[in-house]
Amino acid sequence: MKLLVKVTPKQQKVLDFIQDRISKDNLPPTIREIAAALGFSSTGTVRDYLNALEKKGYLKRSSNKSRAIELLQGSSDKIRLLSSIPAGKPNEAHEDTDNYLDFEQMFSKKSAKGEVFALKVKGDSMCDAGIMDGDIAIIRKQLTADPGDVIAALLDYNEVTLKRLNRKDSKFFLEPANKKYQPIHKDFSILGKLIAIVRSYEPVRI
Amino acid sequence: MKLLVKVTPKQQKVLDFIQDRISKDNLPPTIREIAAALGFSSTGTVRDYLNALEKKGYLKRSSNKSRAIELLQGSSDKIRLLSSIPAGKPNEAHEDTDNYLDFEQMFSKKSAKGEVFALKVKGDSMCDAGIMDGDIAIIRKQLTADPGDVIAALLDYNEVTLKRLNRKDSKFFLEPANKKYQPIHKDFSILGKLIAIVRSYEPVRI
DNA sequence: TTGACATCCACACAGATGTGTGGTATGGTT
DNA sequence: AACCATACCACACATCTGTGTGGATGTCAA
Repeated sequence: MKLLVKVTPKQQKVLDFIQDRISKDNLPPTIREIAAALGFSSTGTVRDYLNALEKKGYLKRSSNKSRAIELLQGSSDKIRLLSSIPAGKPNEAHEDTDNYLDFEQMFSKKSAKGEVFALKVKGDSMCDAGIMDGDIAIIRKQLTADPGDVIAALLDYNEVTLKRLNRKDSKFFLEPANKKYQPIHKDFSILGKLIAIVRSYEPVRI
Repeated sequence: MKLLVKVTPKQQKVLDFIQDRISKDNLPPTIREIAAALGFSSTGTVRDYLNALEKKGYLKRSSNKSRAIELLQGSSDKIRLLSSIPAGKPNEAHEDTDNYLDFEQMFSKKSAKGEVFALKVKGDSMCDAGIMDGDIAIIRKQLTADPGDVIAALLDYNEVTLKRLNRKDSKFFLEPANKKYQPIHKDFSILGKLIAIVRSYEPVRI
């Protein structure tokens, strides 16, 4: 496990400012912007801080490129994905070859082909497929889907539901994943295809 | 619904390059970097493109700031969370007050108290709780938990399992969410608490 | 005491950078 | 024909920007 050298309180302030700027403007600050914000009258001071923070592994810089400050480690959005359950003591498993979860990669509109939106699941009609009341369904907009896909469907032009697409004799219908509910043979249109489920067990402001 | 003016193929190329650069380097390109990458010999050409794209609503720029190109709409990392199912036609619902899913906010180490890691779920022992084989369990490291919490537990110091924590007569034990399996009364230690489940229905490189 | 490190400063300089001015050419709409 | 958007170009200019040089002060461990 790579241990990070501790930062001093003043270095932390610099780090915090950079982080704020990136998350607020989507743009790292220039050296002079940092100096102005933190009350330094010399660019050399900021450079000393950036060098110290880079040496300690908190950020990465590129030479001769404006705003080329990339935050690492403690500010990473990536979460370590440890070995499977069960598969040995996970907090000691393969530190070198660790994989990381990258939610940007997984769900961002950037990587997804087509537009993506999310729906909050109401009810238990899909609970046998592991889709529970309150789950967030990530849907990619598309007008067609294959039998077997879980889709967001529009019924009667005013009700949206999440069901599995099925077909019988060249006729498509919607099938719940809960024996308590009956298949839906009404007309519907496809809004999109389920690409992921996200469930939070802690109160998050959504 | 705010409709976007269509971009021309060449404008799309510029947009794609900027998007690539941002997702690859975490840093928008300069005007001259765009020119070099797309084979333009004049900075004025790039400026014309940026002006056109800004006018059409695909990006935002700040005056006299290097690399100040912010992509809008199709490039946001945030996913729109539409109104619940069922709750009316979702693609027309409350455009102004839309909520957004922010995975950084939800799962990042930044916002979470304590360290977070992820485990891939094996088996169906928790399927009645909507936790299926192959799901990604997001776990926050902690050494204690309350009865009712789903926890990652370490058995015999070499096997990790996801179960619900329960107690009977001041004795803690692990309870599966599947009648096929029996409660586990062996000794165990708590690795962390389940804070979220993420399931992908599409092949993602993990 | 010597050295490493942290925390500041002033100033200079080359090159990067956004912007402005003024073109040319093409194609479609009115 | 007039007009507009698209798609390029060259060149100039003020300022922004990272970097280099050369300091100063204080702390703390060796």
